[in-house]
Amino acid sequence: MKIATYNVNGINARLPVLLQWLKEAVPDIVCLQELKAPQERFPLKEINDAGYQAIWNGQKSWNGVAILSKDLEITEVQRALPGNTEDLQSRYIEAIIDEMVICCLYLPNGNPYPGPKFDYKLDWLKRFKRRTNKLIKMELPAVLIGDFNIIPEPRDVYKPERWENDALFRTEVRKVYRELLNKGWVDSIRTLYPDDTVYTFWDYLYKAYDRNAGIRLDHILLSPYLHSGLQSGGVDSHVRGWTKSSDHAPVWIQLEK
Amino acid sequence: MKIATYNVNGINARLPVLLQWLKEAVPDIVCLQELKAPQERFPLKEINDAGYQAIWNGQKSWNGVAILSKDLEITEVQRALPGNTEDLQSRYIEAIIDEMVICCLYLPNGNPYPGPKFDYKLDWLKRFKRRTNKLIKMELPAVLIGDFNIIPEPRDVYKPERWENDALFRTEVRKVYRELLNKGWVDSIRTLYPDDTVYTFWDYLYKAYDRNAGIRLDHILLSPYLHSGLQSGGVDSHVRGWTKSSDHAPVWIQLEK
DNA sequence: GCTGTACACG
DNA sequence: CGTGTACAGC
Repeated sequence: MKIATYNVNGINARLPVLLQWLKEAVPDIVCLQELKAPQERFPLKEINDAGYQAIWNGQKSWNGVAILSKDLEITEVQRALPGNTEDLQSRYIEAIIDEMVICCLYLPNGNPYPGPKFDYKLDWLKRFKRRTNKLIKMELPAVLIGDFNIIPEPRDVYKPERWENDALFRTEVRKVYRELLNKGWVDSIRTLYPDDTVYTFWDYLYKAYDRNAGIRLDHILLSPYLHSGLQSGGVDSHVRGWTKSSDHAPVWIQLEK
Repeated sequence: MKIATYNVNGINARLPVLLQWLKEAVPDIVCLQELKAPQERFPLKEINDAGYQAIWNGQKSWNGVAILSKDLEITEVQRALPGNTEDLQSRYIEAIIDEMVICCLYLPNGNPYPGPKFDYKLDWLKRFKRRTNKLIKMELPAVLIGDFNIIPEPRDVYKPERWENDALFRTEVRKVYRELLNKGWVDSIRTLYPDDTVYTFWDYLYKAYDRNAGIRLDHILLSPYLHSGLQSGGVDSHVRGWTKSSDHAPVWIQLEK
């Protein structure tokens, strides 16, 4: 079972690249972020033609998340992060696939720090922690997957000293990430590559990809009950080098039961 | 000597198609319209690399005309239509190439009719007539070439009855076109194809190209002294079917001295 | 830089 | 529909 996440930065602009990558990587489950399309402009036909079913939570201009599945049935269970009915941003969708809870998320960026956007990120994280604690308590096999907009550690950014006051690297958000791990969630890519530099995002500006000036933002966290099934994983960083690519690269794991 | 005109509708957006067509058609002289680029954003390097020299009259957002030459020297003689120093629209450039006067023009569209834009078109035509009469009197070998935004006759539009009040087909502008012919200018494409339907433009909307719902707007008029040299000519209408094509197709003639 | 938005023009 | 413009967000 191959599970992947890809922040596409505009699903319609990214469609050729996305379809090419799907054909090459053949994931069983894919979580997408930053669709940047309203519900009715999700390219369902093309996704279906590529062999995938999909559920999605669209939004005009910004955000938007989707879960794709090749063969296994998708049962949607949440299309918003519980705890704030006034939050209208499409950043969360949760489904059961093959008896696993798949939590696809696009965490707020939170810049500039300090400010209301950073406060919104902290509030979102608080609600997210509540949801993930619940999943742990229910002892469900679950995957937290997507663009966390959190750089977990200094080694996950090419120049940590420049990022001290960036919302992606602020101590407050890294603390929440550590708390998730302390609760038993497993950072699958870091577990597979304990000593390597791993990036999942390279800015469009200043030839960041050519200079490998990257950061690690996209994560796949496994509930304790799934940890033993983790076989392999990686970042398809070559996709970042394709023409008309997203600024993120796809991240994937192989999971056996 | 192959002379061509092509309304590119944005030279930077059209660059791959333009270069492909240049490679395939190998014209000696090319007149371009609707560059839609300021003077400093003309892609001279790419044009040079394709084997062409160029002079151009750019403008931010709108209009813009250029003359390209493969081997023959270009001597610019006008970069505006004389007669109105307050006209700031880049719609005319004139050069001597191989002892011929090449008048590259992008006539105002003139819609909606009636209105100030139509009046501007009529004023532009008045000044154009003065310029062309002068060329006739000087007995110079000259070519009036470009996007005239004039449908000369009913058979030059797929549904003439729908175009009666369109500025491209109004009697006032067709009258001026006829006056040019009466002065001795030769409509080379119509002369070569006296009985055929010939279109040079198909709207992007409503699949106009697929339905062949076209109009003839782009013309190559020869001064009397060049008429006898006219060998052949045509519309490269297949180019209109390429992906990312202009809404106009290139038009060309073969001229021998 | 590369998304998306909205608008003007044809 | 497909150019161009300007702007916001990241």
